[in-house]
Amino acid sequence: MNDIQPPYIKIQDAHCAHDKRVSCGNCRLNTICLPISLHLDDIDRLNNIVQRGKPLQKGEYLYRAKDTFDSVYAIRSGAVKAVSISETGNEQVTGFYLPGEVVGLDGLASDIYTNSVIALETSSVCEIPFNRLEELSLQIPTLQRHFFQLMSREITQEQQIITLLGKSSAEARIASLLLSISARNGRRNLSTNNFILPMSRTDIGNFLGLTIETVSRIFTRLQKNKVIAVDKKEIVITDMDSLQVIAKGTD
Amino acid sequence: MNDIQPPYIKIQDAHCAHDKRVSCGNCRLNTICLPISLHLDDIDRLNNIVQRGKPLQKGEYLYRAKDTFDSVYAIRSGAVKAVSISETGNEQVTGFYLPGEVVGLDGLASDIYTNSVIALETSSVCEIPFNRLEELSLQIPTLQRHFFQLMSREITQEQQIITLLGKSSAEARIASLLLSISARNGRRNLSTNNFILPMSRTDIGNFLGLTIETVSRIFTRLQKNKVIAVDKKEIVITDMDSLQVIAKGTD
DNA sequence: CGCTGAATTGACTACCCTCAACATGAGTGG
DNA sequence: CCACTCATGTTGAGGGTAGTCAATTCAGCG
Repeated sequence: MNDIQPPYIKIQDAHCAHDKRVSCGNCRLNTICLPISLHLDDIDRLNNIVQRGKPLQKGEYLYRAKDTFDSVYAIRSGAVKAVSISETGNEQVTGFYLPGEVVGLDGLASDIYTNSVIALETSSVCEIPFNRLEELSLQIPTLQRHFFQLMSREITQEQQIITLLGKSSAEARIASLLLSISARNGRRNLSTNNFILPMSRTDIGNFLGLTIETVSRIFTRLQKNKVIAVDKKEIVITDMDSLQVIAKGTD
Repeated sequence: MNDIQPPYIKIQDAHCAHDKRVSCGNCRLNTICLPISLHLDDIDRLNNIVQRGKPLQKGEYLYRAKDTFDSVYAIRSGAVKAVSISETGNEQVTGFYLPGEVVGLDGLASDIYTNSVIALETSSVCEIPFNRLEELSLQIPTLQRHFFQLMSREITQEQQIITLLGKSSAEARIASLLLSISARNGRRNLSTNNFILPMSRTDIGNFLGLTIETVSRIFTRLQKNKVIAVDKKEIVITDMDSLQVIAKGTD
């Protein structure tokens, strides 16, 4: 129970989450964003190329679509969303990224980012210049392997989102999103039943292909059915089993 | 006009598309699936690790979800679909892959494939053993770079699918799929207006999150509106501009 | 020739979107 | 302290799009 935060204490308020002086070697998140298998010396070499800037404030851009690509970023605290803007100007949220997760992998393909990344709350990130990472990957085979795996994981996760959007029910989509956030909190040793949503209803709706009204209605319905308790952005999962059944769909 | 096939002649029936003796150096598709920037010697080294087996028949599996990962595959002729199966047994088509495109990148993340890949018609593939590719990438920096880019392209394409599924209209989804296939045919110097759909209506519906009936209705509606002409699997785009407007959505 | 699977078309229904009104809370300035 | 605005979220009523169920057509094939 030592580092599980009650949900009303924001994660990023924990004492050292924004501390620039954290190194990869002693970062709490290194089992998530780093290869566990890296040799200690190699972790140091990676740590040396990582740049840690000042935290982003809510609403600030980490980078914008069409910016020239030069770095990937590991989220260290807070939360961000990735947004792609279609030719018609419509925004589409393509993903939410929590601490330990990496954004910017979309930029490699054509040397410019295809998404914009925006902070949902005060967030700090580790910038990893890609050409440095690329050089290092040639020298450290396990780092190359790890980076391949990181990108592959992004691919499989996006395929899960495609599967999610393919299935019809709005209730199932919301349930899946809640379970996803719950599981990702679990990986960071935070409560899986009890957390603060970092994103707005609008962002949730945009991400899941639903309107804000539908999102709101589903939340109240799930609450009526005693599956979750909602208080603004605070979520308590009161019936995990039911939520999983709903996420899988009733067909 | 020399290698553009009329649409009623199936692509894979072209004289040498299934020929095992094609090498990476003289393959028509190498500008798509290979780094154009590779040195000739390096292309040879890559060619030496590529394995070309006998063609897959329609319905045959290239690999199955949960098989151990050891190779990625470039499609040389024909077409395949990637399918992920959820815990409830529901199938979800996560993508269609045409000649020059690469499948299997989902397998790196956890050493097993997360999708199954199934031939939609007679198809031949180039198998690229991943550990050999990995070694070679350490020796040829531009190959490492290319492979990173290949994975990044997969990520951005899947984000486009997420955007597609996020927007509401069924008509827009179908229009986008047609335009996608059209553009990919264009890259291979095939007709962009005039092609055979390799997949069934069921697959299209599954991929786009629509029922087969809706897919059918949209096709007939687009035909009534003189945007396309449909004859079973043969598509003729008669009004490309309108199709693009529909794909972007009328909002 | 009948069988099977794929596709089309129609009638009806349900879910979600649209439009609208209202509630809540944060921030600002009087 | 209150009034005001603005952004965000909730709730309600009604309509439209796509799903469901069902019948029919069509092509391929033993």
